Amino acid sequence: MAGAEARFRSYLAERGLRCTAPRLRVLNVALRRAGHFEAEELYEALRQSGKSASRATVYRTLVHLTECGLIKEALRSEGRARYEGVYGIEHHDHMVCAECGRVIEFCDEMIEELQERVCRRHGFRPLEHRMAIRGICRECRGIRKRRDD
Amino acid sequence: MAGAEARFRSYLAERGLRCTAPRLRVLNVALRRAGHFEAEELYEALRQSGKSASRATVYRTLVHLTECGLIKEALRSEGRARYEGVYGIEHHDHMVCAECGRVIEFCDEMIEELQERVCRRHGFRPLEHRMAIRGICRECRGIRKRRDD
DNA sequence: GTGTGTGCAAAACCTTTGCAAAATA
DNA sequence: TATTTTGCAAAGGTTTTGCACACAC
Repeated sequence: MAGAEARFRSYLAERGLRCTAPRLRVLNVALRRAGHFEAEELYEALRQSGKSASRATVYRTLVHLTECGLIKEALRSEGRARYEGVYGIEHHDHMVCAECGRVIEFCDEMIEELQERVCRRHGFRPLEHRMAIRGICRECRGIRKRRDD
Repeated sequence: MAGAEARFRSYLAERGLRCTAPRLRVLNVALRRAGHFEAEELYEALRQSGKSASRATVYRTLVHLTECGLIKEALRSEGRARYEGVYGIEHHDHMVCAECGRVIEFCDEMIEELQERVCRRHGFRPLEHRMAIRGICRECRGIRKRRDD
């Protein structure tokens, strides 16, 4: 995770932006959440740790973190934006349980290849893709089975 | 498209909801847009056609149309929700051009199959999936090539 | 007639922005 | 010291909600 901070510092330096305590705090609290998170979550986490940053700063910093590729916007399901840390993490897609909200990450080589192929067929140059499968996870299916399935 | 209205009427009847003129107007203006649309777009279209419905009614009706499967929420790009008519339309995924915004719809049987397979492998029962590939479309690549590529 | 739906305006919600004060390089 | 960044509060845009009136059943 030290590499992530280095990357952020370079990004800031390259553009003449300043490396401030609030920005680093937002970075660190974002990195600490392994999976997905929302702006408000970071704001709350910061506030509770005593060393807070204002909401405005959180939102402004998220833009920078996205721009330098340390996080990326995930698929929005509801009204608010959700992010996902991507530093040192390889590409993957998501299954989201409609019942318990659990997120399963997976990556299927063959699907990736077929995506490339379908793009070529359309003369489309892919930059990135997002795929999410909504359904019922193993655990919730188990519970359901016993009850009413 | 008459079947769609029938489906909506059944849906309403089954739940003891009433089949009102504003609701039907929202349904019809939504069906008329072949592709994707937003709430505000429907509201404006209704207003301009003289037979309007309030914004509140548009939003409330969109919930019902989604619930009875005549439209579905598409991937949000910005802050607002976008919908897509799905009545009588088979499943498909999207390529979105990062430059011109063009949306290309496609469906790859083999990808669909592999998705099922990966779900089985995780004990996950899929309900639906969304896949979007962001990239540069043929036309924009052509223009780019001549300029700077 | 009864209870639901409508429209309006106000509220709620997430996010962005303007500005004076604070902090960085 | 010269700018940039911060935090606050206010504005912005989308969506939801409360309530009196209108309407479908």
